[in-house]
Amino acid sequence: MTKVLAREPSRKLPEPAPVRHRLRGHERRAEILAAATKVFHRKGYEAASLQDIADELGIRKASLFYYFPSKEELLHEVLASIIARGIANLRRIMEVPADPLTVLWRLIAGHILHLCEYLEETAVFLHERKSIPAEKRHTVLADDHTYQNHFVETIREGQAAGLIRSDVDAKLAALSVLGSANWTYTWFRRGGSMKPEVIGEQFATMSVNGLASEKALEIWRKPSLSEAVSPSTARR
Amino acid sequence: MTKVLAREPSRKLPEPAPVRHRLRGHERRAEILAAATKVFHRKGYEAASLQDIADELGIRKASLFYYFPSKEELLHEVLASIIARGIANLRRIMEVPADPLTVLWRLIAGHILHLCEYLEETAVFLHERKSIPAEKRHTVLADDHTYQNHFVETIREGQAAGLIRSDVDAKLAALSVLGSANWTYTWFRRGGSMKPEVIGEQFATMSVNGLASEKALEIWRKPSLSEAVSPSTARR
DNA sequence: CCTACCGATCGGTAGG
DNA sequence: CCTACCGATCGGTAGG
Repeated sequence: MTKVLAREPSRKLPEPAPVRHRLRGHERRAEILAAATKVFHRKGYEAASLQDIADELGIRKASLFYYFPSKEELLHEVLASIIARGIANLRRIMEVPADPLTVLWRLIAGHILHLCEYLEETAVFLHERKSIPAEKRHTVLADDHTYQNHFVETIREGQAAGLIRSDVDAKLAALSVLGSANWTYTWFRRGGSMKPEVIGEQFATMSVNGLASEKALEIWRKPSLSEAVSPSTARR
Repeated sequence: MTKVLAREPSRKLPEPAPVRHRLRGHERRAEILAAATKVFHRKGYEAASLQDIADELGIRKASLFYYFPSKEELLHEVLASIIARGIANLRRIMEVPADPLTVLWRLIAGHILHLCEYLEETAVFLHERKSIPAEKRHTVLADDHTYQNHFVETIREGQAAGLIRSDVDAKLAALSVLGSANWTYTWFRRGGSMKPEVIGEQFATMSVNGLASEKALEIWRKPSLSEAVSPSTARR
């Protein structure tokens, strides 16, 4: 109704209804990204077609190109968005002061809670990271490196403090810890018998026990999940 | 030369040169599977085309259908072959008697050595397992289950012997251990600075330390890589 | 957001 | 193993 008052109909618009689009466009963009995430997760990036995504939304395939220039760009935005969220999650955890072993425990548990909450996005990230071509890959891989570095540095600090065995390679240890946590995307199911909190707690404890020095094993006690890692602090 | 003596040339063969094919066919099949593994690994199953595989071999795409009925079957054989090899590897390791903690250590180290030796095959297996449609998936997933069960059972035995903490869930522990080891396929590079032996030894040690009970931490000493896990015992 | 369309490529078949 | 070919679908464009 308002649109009748807003302006007279013009025969040929040079651009499609700009005012209506500019406002709704962002919502539609978000909806398209959500649909793309879903389809990429279900079928894999390569097997997913733009037609699948359009069907998910009840629009025409060609309409997607009004919002995104290419399928690759769609993937890129999904990846860039979830890794940014992940980094923010880690930073929030590291803001709370604690000894390196406790920080590491929280990073692992927080990583897993985040993964389970954003399962589709994270699965697409971990599974399709390499499908994105060279140019756009740089920023995403740099962010990924930043993410992993938080684990490596925390492990190094643990070694400096004598809390983590000095005979392990910090990078290798981070890859082990992250691998065990990341792998969760391959088997975790929402509503299944394994609760994210249980997985996070057990995985973090196993990893920390695997790295702790003898001295640390005597004095260190595992923290509780609710401090600093609670999913409610990671609300959208 | 022998083929001139073997039979006269016939104008129109009802089937393509049967004798020559039956012998060479198995070699060609193996070559095609090797090429498919390479291409699936490089581009991913969905992005890989039969044309890519044919190009790798210098033959025509249509010729592939003389040996394999479909692209899916190609994938299926790659997957079935590597998981069978993996199970054989685990069985070989478990033949050598030892306490459950030592067996677990060897399973992990042996798993990683195997993964690094058959990197392309294993990467395709771990990355594309789900790309294979329902019918053919059953046997492969059953084998996968068998594989994982060796880890779960060994952990349960460790718990029964008081060597592994009783407060961990054996399945969850196996998923953690296997995740850390499997993840290697995403970052390991042949000829890189990380040697398979070092990765295997460190990962196995970290995982076992992460699960060992206090009692076990006092008495258990990690085995050497050469006993029972040596890659030379896993020759093709 | 739509209709209409395109060139390229896909897995696969016929027939030898 | 090859030539010749096919229907379907792909990502993407023109133009509104």
